Amino acid sequence: MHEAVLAIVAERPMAALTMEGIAARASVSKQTLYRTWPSTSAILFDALLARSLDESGAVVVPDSGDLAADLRLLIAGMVGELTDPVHGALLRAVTADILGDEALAAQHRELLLRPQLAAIADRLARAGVTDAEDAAELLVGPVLHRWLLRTRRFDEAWVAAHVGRVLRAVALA
Amino acid sequence: MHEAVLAIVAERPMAALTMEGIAARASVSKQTLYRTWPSTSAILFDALLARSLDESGAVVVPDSGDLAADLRLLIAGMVGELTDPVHGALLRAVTADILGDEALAAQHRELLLRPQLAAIADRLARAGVTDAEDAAELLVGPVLHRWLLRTRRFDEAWVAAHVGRVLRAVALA
Amino acid sequence: MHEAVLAIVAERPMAALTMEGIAARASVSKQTLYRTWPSTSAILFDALLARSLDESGAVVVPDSGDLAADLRLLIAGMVGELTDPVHGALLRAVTADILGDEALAAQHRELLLRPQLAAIADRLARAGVTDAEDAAELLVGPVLHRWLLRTRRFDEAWVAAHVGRVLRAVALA
Amino acid sequence: MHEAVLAIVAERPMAALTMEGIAARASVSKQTLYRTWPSTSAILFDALLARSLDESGAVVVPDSGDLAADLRLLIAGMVGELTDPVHGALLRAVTADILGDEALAAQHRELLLRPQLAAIADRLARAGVTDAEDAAELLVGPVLHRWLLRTRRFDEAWVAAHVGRVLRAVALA
DNA sequence: TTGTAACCGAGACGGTACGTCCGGTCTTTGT
DNA sequence: ACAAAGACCGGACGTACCGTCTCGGTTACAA
Repeated sequence: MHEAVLAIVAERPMAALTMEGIAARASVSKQTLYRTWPSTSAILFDALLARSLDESGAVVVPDSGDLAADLRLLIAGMVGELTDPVHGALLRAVTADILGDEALAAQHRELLLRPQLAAIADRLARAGVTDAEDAAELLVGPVLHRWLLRTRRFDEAWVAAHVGRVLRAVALA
Repeated sequence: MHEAVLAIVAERPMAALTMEGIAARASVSKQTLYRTWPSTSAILFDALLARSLDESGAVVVPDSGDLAADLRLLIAGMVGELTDPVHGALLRAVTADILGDEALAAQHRELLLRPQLAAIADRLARAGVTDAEDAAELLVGPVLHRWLLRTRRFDEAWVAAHVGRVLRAVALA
Repeated sequence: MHEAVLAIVAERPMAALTMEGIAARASVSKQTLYRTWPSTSAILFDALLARSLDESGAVVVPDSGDLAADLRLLIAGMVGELTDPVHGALLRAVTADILGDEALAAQHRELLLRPQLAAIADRLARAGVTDAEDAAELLVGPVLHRWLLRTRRFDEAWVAAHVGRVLRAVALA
Repeated sequence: MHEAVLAIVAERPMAALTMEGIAARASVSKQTLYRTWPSTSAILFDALLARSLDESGAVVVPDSGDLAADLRLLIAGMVGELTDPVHGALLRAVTADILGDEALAAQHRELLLRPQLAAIADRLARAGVTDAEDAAELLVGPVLHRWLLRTRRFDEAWVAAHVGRVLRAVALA
């Protein structure tokens, strides 16, 4: 199922993700889909969840002792995921769905976003940052902004500079 | 037309914004819509554009000399727009559309986002900030993050703290 | 379905027979109609076919031994059908469609017209008429003419006179 | 205008005759059409009328003294018109319209059909036929039947045999 | 071994919206 | 002034999916 969803999301415009299409692609009857998921959004989110809980799909927060280096690695990892054709498309699709479905948004928040942000905040707190949650937001927010609105491409220099700014903001540089 | 779109967006789930519905609400034939716009996304964006170019709908960057105060005002203004029931819903709908339509994303970028960010960057540059564009992103990104992903509510204290962090990041505090 | 078609044809102008209308009247979705028939013409013809294959709707050729009497009965039966408000309207509608659709015309010819004419020709041949097919045409043609072009009303006297003329034409009176 | 109508009728399926199409083909605005005719049927009938009143388009009843020969010529002329690609298509289209529009049918009857039948009846009466109108119907009906229902092609032998039968029917052969 | 479930694919069904076309009416524009 | 150009509302066109439903045909466990 997830495979079918990923394939469609990766190779066709978002509006082409339909129950009918997924069922056809997965050689499954529509009823089988509806038995498990109420909507394409739900399948989509499930696929993202599976991929993220999988060891290979998760972005982990490194902890080497060198905070700046760790954050650069973390952000580089995120950027890698966001720019990956398949995972990027998947994330974009889920994000779009979230905007119009508060229930889905809540799930996404609790199961994916909050743990992710908590892990980052934790790493920052361990390095002595106060207001670690706000700091985590300061770190991640601009990445989301640049990716979502496609204002500019990511590059290594920007990642380093961004991490530098964030560390200065929390008075650790 | 815009009025009809705003009404529907404000009071019904996003999926209920259809060409048929807009036509009915605006007492207009479908063909009249299709003559001007190819999709609901286009009408939606047009409505946002109209509202933003209108003097009353735009967020302007204040310039009183006191940078911190100005940024707090600016962010408070943004937050006000984002949390306004009508405008917020409109922005959410357009943002969702942008995620699945690169052409629309480009328009949004050029006509709304870039000028907005440029204005902010300009204000920062005038205060002596280098890398003003990145700084603008640092300022706006976390706001987008919090709004889009609905992680936490906005409040005045956070706005002030956030502006403080950004100013520290650009070494002006 | 047939019932809905008959009702519409009987009580409204021919142009008002639409897929949309039939679907509504039959409390059926448009797709259900399109799954079975490609056009209103096809449904119409199907309704006529059903009615004609039904024992109650068919005009049978009587065979009592008295040819003149039999033909008078036959023509009277035809006239009865053609002047019946419902069946007449149905026939008129199908005839109009036939004029613009050769495929439909062929079906009509093979399934309804030819058997009908063959039965008449058979009756005539049994009475010793040569060129029975042409004679059948001579019998039926003027009825069609008078009905289709609405030149004059039918009455019993005309039927008798007409049959007399036809029998004289084939040299049996 | 008539030219445009004839062209469309001759080269495209009947359903393709639209006000919009005629206007385009004749390089005329729709309003100009509506100023003169209320429907495509009306234009169509007008075109037929013009062509029939024109000396070249009318079928005249010959009167050489030899009734059989005259009728054979008359029927052959009719058959020629009915099988002509352009005029035949025009007649077919008008006939279809007549079936669904009593007002149009009345016009057709008064302006074209009745004079035509009267002329034939007149010729027959002059030759001593009683019930000349019914005889005219007997002559013309089977031609209509064969043409309209496309049962069989016309040929010279049939024309001669048919005329023979009709003359026998009216007791003149 | 033979029921007897549970589950599945296939796909019909009543719906809603799609994007297009045409019917008529009315307004604007140019000659 | 009059006609072309074409905007406009209404509504049918034929198509795609929606979510629900019944239908047979398996597996797989129980009697």
